[in-house]
Amino acid sequence: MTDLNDEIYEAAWVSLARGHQGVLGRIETALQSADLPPLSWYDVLLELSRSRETGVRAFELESRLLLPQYGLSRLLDRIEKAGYIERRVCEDDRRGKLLFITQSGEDIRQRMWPIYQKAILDILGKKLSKKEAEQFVLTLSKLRV
Amino acid sequence: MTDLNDEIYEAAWVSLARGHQGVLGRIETALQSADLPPLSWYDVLLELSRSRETGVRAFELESRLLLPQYGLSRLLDRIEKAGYIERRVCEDDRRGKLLFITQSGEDIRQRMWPIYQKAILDILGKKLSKKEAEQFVLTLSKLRV
DNA sequence: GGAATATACATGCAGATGCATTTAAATGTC
DNA sequence: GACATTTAAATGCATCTGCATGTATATTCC
Repeated sequence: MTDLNDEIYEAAWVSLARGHQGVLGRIETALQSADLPPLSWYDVLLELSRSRETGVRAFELESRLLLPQYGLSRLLDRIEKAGYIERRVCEDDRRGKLLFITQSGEDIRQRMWPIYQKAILDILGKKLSKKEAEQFVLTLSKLRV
Repeated sequence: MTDLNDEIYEAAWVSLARGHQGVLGRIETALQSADLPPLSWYDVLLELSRSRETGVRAFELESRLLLPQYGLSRLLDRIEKAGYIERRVCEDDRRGKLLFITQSGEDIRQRMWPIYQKAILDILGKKLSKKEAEQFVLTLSKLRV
């Protein structure tokens, strides 16, 4: 039989799922309305922008963004095709690729950010106090394995 | 320029996204390892199980599960094909369908639940106190429009 | 140094999703 | 009652994702 004590955790998961779904949907809609690429592109572009000097190895991105290997590979295909990143053979390990953001990649990233940020603030910033947000981050950090 | 005051909300969104991704991944893996259908099927089956007497209209499920109309329509295709639900023409409104769970649908739902529940408790229950989980639910409830 | 194994990334194929449109029935207007 | 509008659900098509496998290079162990 169901243990009533556990129901709060089930509720927590449902809240997490619905909350994520809702916020993500609103962010994607905002980007789309502004004729900008999807959020997944932003995540990649941001990482590459942060390491624009050195480049980033694909397998590093995989773990930072928690994407499956084939998923990242194809995401990179699309972003590269749009001209926002470059894949260069890694001279230290010729199996691998070093990823760099291009100037137009940096440009689009900078156009995406205000839309993305506004969506976040509209949803989270207006509804949660800073204290709540801090506690929220702390709680979620405990879920990391 | 970026307002440092807002960064906590950006962090909250990233936590929410990563947290969701992580937990969902583990639940789906658990179900898959047990040769059971994906979580989205469970959500549908649970709703239909709760209304097994009266059935549920498709458009109601849409809003309860936050699925797009075409997404639900095709999810129902798959679940119906597996024999777990039935779509009956709604006599009150012949445009619509009344959805019912079948016996084998109820069976599979009951086999999915312990796996699903165990995954939730393994991840959330072991990491969060009940107080934390309660606060977490409360915070997320504020995000609903 | 050579065979076996592991790692980095790409890709063929099937299945899922998003978007726009279609079909059918209900409702509203005159 | 005939016509336009709205609503419920399905579907064609392009894109995206997941899984399994392929290709190339690196590492390990004898």
